[in-house]
Amino acid sequence: MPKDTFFNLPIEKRERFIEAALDEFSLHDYRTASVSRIVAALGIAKGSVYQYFDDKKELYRYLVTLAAETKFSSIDSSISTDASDFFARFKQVVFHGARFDFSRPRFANILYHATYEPSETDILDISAQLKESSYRYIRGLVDDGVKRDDLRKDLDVEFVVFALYQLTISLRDFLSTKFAFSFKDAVRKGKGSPISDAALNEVIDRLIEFFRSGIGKERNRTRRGPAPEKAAS
Amino acid sequence: MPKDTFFNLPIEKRERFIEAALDEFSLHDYRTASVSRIVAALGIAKGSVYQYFDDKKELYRYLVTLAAETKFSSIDSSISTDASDFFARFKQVVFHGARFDFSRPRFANILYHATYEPSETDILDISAQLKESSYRYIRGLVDDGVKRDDLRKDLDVEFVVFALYQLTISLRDFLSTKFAFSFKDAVRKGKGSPISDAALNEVIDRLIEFFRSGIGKERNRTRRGPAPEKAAS
Amino acid sequence: MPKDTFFNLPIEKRERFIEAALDEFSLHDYRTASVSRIVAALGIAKGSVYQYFDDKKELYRYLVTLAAETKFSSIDSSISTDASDFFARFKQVVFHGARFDFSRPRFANILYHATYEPSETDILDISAQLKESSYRYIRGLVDDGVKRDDLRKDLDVEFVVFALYQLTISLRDFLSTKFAFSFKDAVRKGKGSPISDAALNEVIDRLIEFFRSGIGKERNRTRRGPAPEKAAS
Amino acid sequence: MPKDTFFNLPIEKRERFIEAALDEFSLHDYRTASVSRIVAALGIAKGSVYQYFDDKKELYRYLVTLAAETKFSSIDSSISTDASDFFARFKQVVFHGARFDFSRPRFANILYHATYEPSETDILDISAQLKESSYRYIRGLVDDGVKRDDLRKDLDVEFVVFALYQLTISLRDFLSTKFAFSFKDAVRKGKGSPISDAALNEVIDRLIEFFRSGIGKERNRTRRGPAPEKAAS
DNA sequence: GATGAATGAGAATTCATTCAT
DNA sequence: AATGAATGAATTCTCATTCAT
Repeated sequence: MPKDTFFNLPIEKRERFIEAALDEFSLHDYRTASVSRIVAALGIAKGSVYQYFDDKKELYRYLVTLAAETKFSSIDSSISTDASDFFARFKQVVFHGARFDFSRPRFANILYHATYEPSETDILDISAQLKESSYRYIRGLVDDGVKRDDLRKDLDVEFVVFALYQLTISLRDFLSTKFAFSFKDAVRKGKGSPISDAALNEVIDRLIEFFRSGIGKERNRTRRGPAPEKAAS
Repeated sequence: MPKDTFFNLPIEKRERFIEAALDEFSLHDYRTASVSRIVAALGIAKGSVYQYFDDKKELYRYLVTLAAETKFSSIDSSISTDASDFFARFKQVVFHGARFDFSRPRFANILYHATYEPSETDILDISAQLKESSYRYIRGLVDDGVKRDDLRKDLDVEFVVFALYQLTISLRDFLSTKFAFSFKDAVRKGKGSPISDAALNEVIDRLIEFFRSGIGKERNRTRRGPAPEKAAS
Repeated sequence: MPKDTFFNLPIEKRERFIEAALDEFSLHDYRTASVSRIVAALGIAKGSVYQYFDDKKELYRYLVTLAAETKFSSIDSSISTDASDFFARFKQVVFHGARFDFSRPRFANILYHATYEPSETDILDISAQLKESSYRYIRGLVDDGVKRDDLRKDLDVEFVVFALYQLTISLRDFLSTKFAFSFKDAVRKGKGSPISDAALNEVIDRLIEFFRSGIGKERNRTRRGPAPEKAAS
Repeated sequence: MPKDTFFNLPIEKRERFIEAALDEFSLHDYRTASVSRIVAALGIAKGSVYQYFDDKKELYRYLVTLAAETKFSSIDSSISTDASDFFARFKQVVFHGARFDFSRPRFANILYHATYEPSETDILDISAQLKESSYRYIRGLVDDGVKRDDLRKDLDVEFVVFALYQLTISLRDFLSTKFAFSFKDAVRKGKGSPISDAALNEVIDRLIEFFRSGIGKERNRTRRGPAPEKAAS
């Protein structure tokens, strides 16, 4: 997605550029992000950006991809693969995903933006691509969980993937609120208020427990009969 | 949020204006929505908009509020209050919420946009306001569920509200994908492909069942001991 | 092609705008002409241009159309319709066309540009439209000439129209060279060196005579014998 | 016009360069032609162009000159010098000129562009230079025709040269329209739809006849006999 | 209360040319 | 002789908002 020019750049220069671009796109969404601001911050010529990338969209695509790959591989390299069951593994994924978000708020923000820009018609493909890879990742875990017999047999996998995806993604909002952690501030100031593993664990335990058992009273568990009839009038 | 002049308008005129504004803001997000297009569609002067509202933002706030209120009261008037338990009631809320979205796609889209525009710094308060009222609505149901003893005792209500909110909100995406229902097309063409009550019910049953019991194997249900210990190293 | 806004403008203002636009587009071809220069010359905001016209192309179309219509009607109102035969009439057309060009060099230049911009793909339609109307004008004269029996019977009308069109159009070049009349200078300085009716007449007589009788020796006219054999090898 | 470095280039390399430059300048006029595209197509460095030529303009000048010289010598080598009279010779020139255009559309286009770019102030001299050499060529023929007594005595040679030049040059347009031959397509696809000698001859006969005798009624002029039949085989 | 022309900062993008390597 | 990254002025176009009428 970048042109050769970009990869031919001295590493130091390339990284300065990436930093500046991350700053911009993590503080503003695609539309609002400004190429002009990036070059102003870097003190380089506007034309240079277009030596590196075909257009703003390709630059954005690069950053989103970079963020996604970095996050996935960060998670992958952090989880211990010997986790006993599906829930233990998923917990690790969520935990290290959250840790990643807190420690790399610029990446986190970019992924957040890319996830929630459904109206920007001209970057639909980037959002879709990101969602697709997230789904794939989760579906892999779920399929595995089904095989290991950790999950119920009667699940609609598609629905489960959706539910896990949405809650995992939006956990960021919950944490942000609960711990008064501002991702924007974290980007601007370089560092946000640290959140202890214990505190984080507690929240994620709750999430996992929600996934595992829901919120209904346990006695209700004996589901018989044709399920909740006529919700509609 | 509107000025007095707006309410002094002949009803017919006011409604025409609202229609046009809904059209615009349901097809485009806040940034992309264009005041110019609205007045062009209406054939009125641009200045008029500023006679009615202080600025674009106030107009947006008005529409979001209108959409939220209309949706809440539509749901409220549709559910039968004698619903047996929490899940039955919540199911009705979700069901009629979805029905509302399908039948009033412009309102649905505006709420969707308002929910997912976290980067537009200058409308943060509108998004927050909307989220707040949605949370309040759901918290009311949950509190009630707790009182009625339909829910576990050990729940973190704040977390539960968050989880219900996120999944309920994003159900739209799942339904949209599953039934190939394009909200944008629905706005443009006036009507989307209808989805049967049965099909909708099936999906929502799954959601409710997920809420109630999660996805873990039932035998695991006997949770004793110290629960999932330290995911993080 | 202009928007309503443009016609609602106070005449004086509108005319100032047209003047400035004519200046720009008569001194530069479509690509090279600059909207920025126009507004700079006028001291108005850049946005104003786009209140008047959808885009640069529409502005150009307006100017070309204006130039063509002005020229045609100037010619039409100048020729005496009782001209005896085709050649006398055509001569008047050419004469008044040339007079128009000299006295309205900006219009002349714009028409010149529009005629010879065959590579600018995005304004092909404007050029084509202009050519079409010129052809129609000339074809009308030729058809009339045929009816009046002023022209040979065996003519290929399409070819004749083409030949008359090309020579008439490009007469400008000949005159410009012969009389050292620089159209660009005429635009810039407001006025070019005047050319007497007599001098102009002399040239146009030659053109008309060329149309009427060609350049071949009269005796040759009795062409018998083998005529021009094998041009191609 | 090229620098020495250009001629020091291995022939093969030089020719590849010329080919690519011809492609670009035959598809776009001077302004629109892009040095960047040329080097991209060749896979060479942008700086190389400036090792070979001082600037874009000199490159253009080279190509125009090359095209003109190639065309003139192609025509010269094709015409049989023993042609009986002026018209027969001129016909051959036009015929082989047209054949050249059809078979070398890139050259044709470049000459066309160079002929009709009167507004690009900074390449005026190139256009002028081309026009000058074309005029010289035609004037040679006309002078000869006068000497051979094929033409009227009272001609204004300057005017005649102009008229012959303009119609000869613009014949391309007439042929292009009449035979639906797109020069751009011919460049892009390598070959255009072929036009038979017979068809071409017919048009050129008409042109020559127009030159010889004009379009006026014969009564002034004792022509009998069966018009110019089949000049070319 | 309505009008709608004017504003002007801001956006993305292009491209011939240079020059240090 | 070749490279190719850097330049930066220039381009068209957008749009919420204002304000005199």
